Amino acid sequence: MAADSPPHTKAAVIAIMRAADVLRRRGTALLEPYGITVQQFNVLRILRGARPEGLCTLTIAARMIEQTPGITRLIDRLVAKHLVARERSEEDRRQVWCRITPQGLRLLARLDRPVADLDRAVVAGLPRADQERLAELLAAVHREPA
Amino acid sequence: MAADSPPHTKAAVIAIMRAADVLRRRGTALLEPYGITVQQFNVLRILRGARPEGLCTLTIAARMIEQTPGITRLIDRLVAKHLVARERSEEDRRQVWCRITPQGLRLLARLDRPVADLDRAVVAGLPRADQERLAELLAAVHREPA
DNA sequence: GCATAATACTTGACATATCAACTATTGATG
DNA sequence: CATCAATAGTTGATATGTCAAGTATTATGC
Repeated sequence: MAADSPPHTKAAVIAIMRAADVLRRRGTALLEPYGITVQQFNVLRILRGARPEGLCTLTIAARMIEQTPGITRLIDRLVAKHLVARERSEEDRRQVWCRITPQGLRLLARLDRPVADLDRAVVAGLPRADQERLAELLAAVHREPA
Repeated sequence: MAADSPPHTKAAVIAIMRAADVLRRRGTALLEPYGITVQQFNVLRILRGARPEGLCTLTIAARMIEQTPGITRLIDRLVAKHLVARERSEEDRRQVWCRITPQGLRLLARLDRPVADLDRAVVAGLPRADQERLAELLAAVHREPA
């Protein structure tokens, strides 16, 4: 009836989506009391790692774990919360540089512990070697069309 | 500075999210010409597997790979496209039974091949044993808070 | 058997995501 | 140096997702 992929392939694909959904929902639940989303949190972490210069908008987009066409508005929301500051580059006036604010850094500092705890909890069932193996295997999932 | 999780844990978590994003975007791109989303496709597949009786709304929600609070409107859209039909149960008038239409079945039939190809392409870098191992490892990602 | 609780959705308000078109600026070419 | 293309982002329209509250119906406990 159906031109299915082999069971192990289908199982792998479904397992990836399920696991990601668990992560996304638990991450969302964790961050919700702090008033930010998972994507906003990821931007903040990227900008913390890019201090003190910061990064221009599209570079942030390129570094995101999930591709996000709506990067401008995502950052708009962080700016509205005073967690990120933006200013237009003088060298290339098309670019906009984004930096994390002290307030943004303080928020991240409060979040580091619970986020790390969540990461650990989510893969707690796996010993270290298996976690490494998992990352290796997932690296084979290719980004672009074959 | 940061109360980070161990590198292998963080790497595993990020790898899951990245891989899932690849799947989601490629799935979206594949289905877009057919006018349905990944979640709508998943509902159709669930309903194909539940013929001929169909399923009531919340049972569909429970079987979804990604949890979706907005199941009613998701199905609204499938009904609007005549891919799913709904009717209120006579036995328990709170329930609404959903069934896939012949048109929905024809759409799925056209999609089976390309979707299977995508599944295969996405994990093409992995031999069968590794795909199985991947699914096993991901099964350890737990749904509920520890 | 009547009130209360639980179930199964539904709906409205609002946040977020996505796509396409648009502006501003810079680089490349003749 | 004027023009055309490319880059970097922004904006508007629209689709979709999410949460809270509401409605209809059925089950439960006195």
